Amino acid sequence: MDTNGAEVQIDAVEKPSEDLTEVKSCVNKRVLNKSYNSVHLPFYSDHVSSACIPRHRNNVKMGIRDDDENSYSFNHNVTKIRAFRLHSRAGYRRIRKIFTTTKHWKSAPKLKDYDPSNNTSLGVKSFDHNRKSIYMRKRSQAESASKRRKLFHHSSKPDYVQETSSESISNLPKAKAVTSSFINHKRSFQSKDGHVTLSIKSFNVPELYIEMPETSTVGSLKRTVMEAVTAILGGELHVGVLLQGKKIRDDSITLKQTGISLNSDTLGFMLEPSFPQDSQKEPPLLPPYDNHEPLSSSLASPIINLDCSVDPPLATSLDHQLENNQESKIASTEEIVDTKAIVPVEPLNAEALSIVPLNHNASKRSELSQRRTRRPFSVSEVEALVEAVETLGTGRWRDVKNRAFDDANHRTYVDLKDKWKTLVHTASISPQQRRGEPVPQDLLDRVLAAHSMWSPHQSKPHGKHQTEPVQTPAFKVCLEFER
DNA sequence: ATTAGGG
DNA sequence: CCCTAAT
Repeated sequence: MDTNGAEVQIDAVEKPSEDLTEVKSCVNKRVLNKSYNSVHLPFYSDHVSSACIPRHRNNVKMGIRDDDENSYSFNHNVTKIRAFRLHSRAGYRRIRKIFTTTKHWKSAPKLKDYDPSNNTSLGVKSFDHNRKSIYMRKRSQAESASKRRKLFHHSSKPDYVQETSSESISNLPKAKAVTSSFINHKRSFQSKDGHVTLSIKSFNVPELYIEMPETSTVGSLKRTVMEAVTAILGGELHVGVLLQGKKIRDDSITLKQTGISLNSDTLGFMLEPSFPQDSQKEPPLLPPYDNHEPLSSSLASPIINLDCSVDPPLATSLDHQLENNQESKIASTEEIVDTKAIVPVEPLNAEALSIVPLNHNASKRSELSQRRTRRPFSVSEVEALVEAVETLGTGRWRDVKNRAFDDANHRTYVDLKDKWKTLVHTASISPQQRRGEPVPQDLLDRVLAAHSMWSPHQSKPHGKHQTEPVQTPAFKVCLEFER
């Protein structure tokens, strides 16, 4: 292990009888079954204020680890505080900060001597080389973030952070360690006697959005971040295996068959939440991984570089119930940065202490913003929506929102309106053309029924549903003509 | 802040 | 989902 020693090695026997399940299981055991209970921030003071988190601090680092020094932990490397501003509202000033994080799994020891004064340049490097690609895009969408976020607050509860737990030690990882972990050290794991060693370089945590009162203490900030992270990693997570950017769903095929044993540097893992409720089958498809840029380098070595990424906390089908983590608005990213097998171009020009690196052209229209992570509506959500629309109509989305999605912070009335639009469309096309988790036909029937029912010409905004289920698009047309 | 629609 | 003109 080098300084970054942030690797989780996984051995998997490559026998014909073996299948991916074992690999997934290994990852689960080695990585997922950890309970993190503390967050460390390199803040000097325990009183949060804008002054404590200077704007130029693009490289604040956080470390999250569990109590077992020997177990794995990961470091949160806040590579960039994307936005940090204060604004008044409802009598108190809130601090709004958005930052991106990159997490790295690493062996716990040596998280001691952290020197906040030497982390800047290093962090900047890592940032530049690992997030650049995705940043451009993020920035372009920054504008609307703030506007969007406001909506989140609409029907949510107070944003104060509860002061509960305590601990707040400060063992920060060495900046160097964090930085170097970004570098993709190709290791020569020999593929001996049917065994293949996989090295997971790191898992990236999607972007987190945390909002809390300016008067919050660092302690509460830590807890909030902790909650945000555990919300993503804490629940039931499953491991997904990606090869060439494509998800391998068949757990029965052997590693050899998939080519994992070969020098497949395009192999990747992803953490995905489980979907207890709905999804009887496949979890409501996760965001497409189009972010897997084709790897250029053709390092032909028996090494297998794993590019692991954490999926957004698709609370999706968990519906409203799982939306408890509202305190810390988690709006993760769908695009997971790839610390990929791409050989990092070592920064020649040691921009060293470049305090505010990505500025120029970037700052222009930058700021926050990140297209919201896609949260496909679950069947139950659709049902709730239909139910509400049936009684409220198609022009009172705010009411619909309050009625059926009051606790779903990620569903704005605009979302509901849009969803209804797509539902109407979905119900109007053949089942073969529909995508995503199939919506029960009876629900679609109700959609069309409600749609026509609340159609402008339809005189009385009657109450309950009562229109006979529409069976086909043709029928709908009939109704239209029928008027 | 909401609606209503196009992108 | 996002972006916005119009309320």
